[in-house]
Amino acid sequence: MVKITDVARHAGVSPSTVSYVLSGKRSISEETRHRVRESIRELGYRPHAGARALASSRSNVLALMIPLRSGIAVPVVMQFAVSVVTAARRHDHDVLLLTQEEGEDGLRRVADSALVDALIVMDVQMKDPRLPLLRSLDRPSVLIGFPADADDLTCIDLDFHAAGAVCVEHLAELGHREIAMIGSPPEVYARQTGFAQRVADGFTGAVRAGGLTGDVLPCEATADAARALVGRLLAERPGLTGVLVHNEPIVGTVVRALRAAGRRVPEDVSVVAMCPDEMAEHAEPPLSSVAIPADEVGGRAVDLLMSKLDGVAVPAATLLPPTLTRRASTAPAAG
Amino acid sequence: MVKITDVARHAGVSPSTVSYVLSGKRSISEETRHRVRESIRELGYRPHAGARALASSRSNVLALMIPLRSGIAVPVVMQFAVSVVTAARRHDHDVLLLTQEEGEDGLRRVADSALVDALIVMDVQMKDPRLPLLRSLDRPSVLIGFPADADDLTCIDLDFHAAGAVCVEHLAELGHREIAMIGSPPEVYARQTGFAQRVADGFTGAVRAGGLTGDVLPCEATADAARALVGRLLAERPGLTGVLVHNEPIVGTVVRALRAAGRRVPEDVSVVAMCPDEMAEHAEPPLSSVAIPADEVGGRAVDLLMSKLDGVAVPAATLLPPTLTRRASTAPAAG
DNA sequence: CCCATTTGTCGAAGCGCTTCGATAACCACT
DNA sequence: AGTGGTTATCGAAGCGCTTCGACAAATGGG
Repeated sequence: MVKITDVARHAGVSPSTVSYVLSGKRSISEETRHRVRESIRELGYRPHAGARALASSRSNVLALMIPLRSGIAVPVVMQFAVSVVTAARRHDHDVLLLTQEEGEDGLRRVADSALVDALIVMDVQMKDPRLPLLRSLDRPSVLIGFPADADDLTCIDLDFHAAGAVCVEHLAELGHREIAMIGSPPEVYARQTGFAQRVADGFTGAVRAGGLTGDVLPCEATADAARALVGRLLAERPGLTGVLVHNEPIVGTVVRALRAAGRRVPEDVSVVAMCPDEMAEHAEPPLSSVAIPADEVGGRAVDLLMSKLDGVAVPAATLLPPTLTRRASTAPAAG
Repeated sequence: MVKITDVARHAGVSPSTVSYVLSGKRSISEETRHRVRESIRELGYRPHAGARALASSRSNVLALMIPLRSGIAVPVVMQFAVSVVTAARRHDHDVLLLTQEEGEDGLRRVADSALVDALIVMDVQMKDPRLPLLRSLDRPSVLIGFPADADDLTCIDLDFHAAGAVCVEHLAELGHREIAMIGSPPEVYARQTGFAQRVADGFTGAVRAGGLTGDVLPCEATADAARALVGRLLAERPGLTGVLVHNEPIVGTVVRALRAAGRRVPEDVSVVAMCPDEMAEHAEPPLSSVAIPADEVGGRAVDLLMSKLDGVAVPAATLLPPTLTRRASTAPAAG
């Protein structure tokens, strides 16, 4: 394995000079810099990550803790993970993957052993047991999601409250007066996963503000449950003409159940979904939807972390505005 | 940050003794060991990962490169990742996440910088550009998937050939004589992604061996394409009574298209799928299926890597036998 | 009871890098 | 010519751990 002294000898400089060429922390003459770079290339030199971490107390690795629980849509998690990795690489960092299962001990382990410089935590609960730990850690962290008490913590997420409201407003603009929201499974609300509740609140608030009628119905993520709920809904609310679905796995089923019940989509009932764009595009009909901008959230989370590592102050809360994409599942209310 | 000398002082021993207590590489008296452990606990000592890596030339980190391409089912990838992380933790290792996008350079980077001790690569193509690199690296690796030329490489995967055959045999046992396989999108075959081709080969071989008729039809992963294909299939092959679907996103659509065309499932047409169990269970009707045992593959991949790191020889190829789970989508052929 | 092991512990070297003075050379003003 | 300030480079210390050889004490076989 070729090391920094080999490069130094080959280039006729001292090891420290090579180090400074690499880090740019001191000025090096154009000529020397070039010569050192050539030597690095020729010898195929790669700094030893451990040695570097030891000497600089920077590992250039971020930890990402991902959820693996029911009610969390897997493709969305994956999208986050990929966007975090991609963004981290842009900043010359790598990503260590932790599962929620590892919990607080896992976070403490990688932080205290200096395996990672900073942490990103997904799927934050309202009262998340990891919060005290993250506060006490001497390394920066960013939460994807908002807990009840976010003091001293940096959080980022889609503005779910606004997202719920935007969907209602879209339906209201189209003239729908009687609507409903088919939500996530009951356990997701019970767990106080912030985002689910926030969508519901946004929905309810906008319904009230717009003088509409409509309420929130949690639903298990199974086809049976979805069909049953749609059946009940249509029976109890004959005047219903708009539905918001916030439950990825069953969006397709809901539309099909509406059709099976003789309601055309979008002619009789407009449907708007909160789900990944890809899913909305491939549905039949393509669904008007608000997507979670996973790429942007992941990228921004990394940017925030980098700023914190550089000692730059960052906003405590970042809420990304929702974007509703109109597709073929929503239309003006009849009459 | 408390370090090994602090622990040593606290326990009244030398730093090397603390190190040996931690690693178990030399015998330490019961009493000393206990005392040292107590000190570690009291002081909350965590060895510095970088220092450890530098001194021992072991980082205790594995690299996992995941695919992010069309035609690869995201939930399956996620399952692999989680199982690899979980298995790695059992061996006291962590996992660094790389995306396919990083390619050979990414692998070389983390390997040469000693950031990781070993590598796991997913979604291996028949002629994968990463193979020469992996062969030349001085660190062990395991491929999830089988390339055309696997010499000198350690591979593991579900036995897709057998999986295709098992599905045919299941249908044959039920008395079906005229069957078809709805496969992955054309580009997946074009890319020579081994597993897709192997399922098709296993299917074809078993069809021939069983004296059945049946062929393989690639299909885009969209509802439209699936419906069109089912329509064509039923028109051209009126005697068709069995279908194997190897294309996760459209399994549901295929069943619905069959029903829409007046064929009951399973009474008129039996359907068997290759997809995650969860998907098969939640389908309507629950589908007889062969799942990719992602947990086992991931776990075994890590075990193989650990053996290689310990200098223990391992089999070059590990093929896991497929398991077909009978559910409600297959039934004996009428008559 | 002596020599040969084995067992338990220590000290020191060294892993490969970064970083902190120090120094020398150069420049631009007085 | 002397002062002060850059710019470019070097040498040495040190990051926190593992590991190797040395050694003292305990053990056992003849």
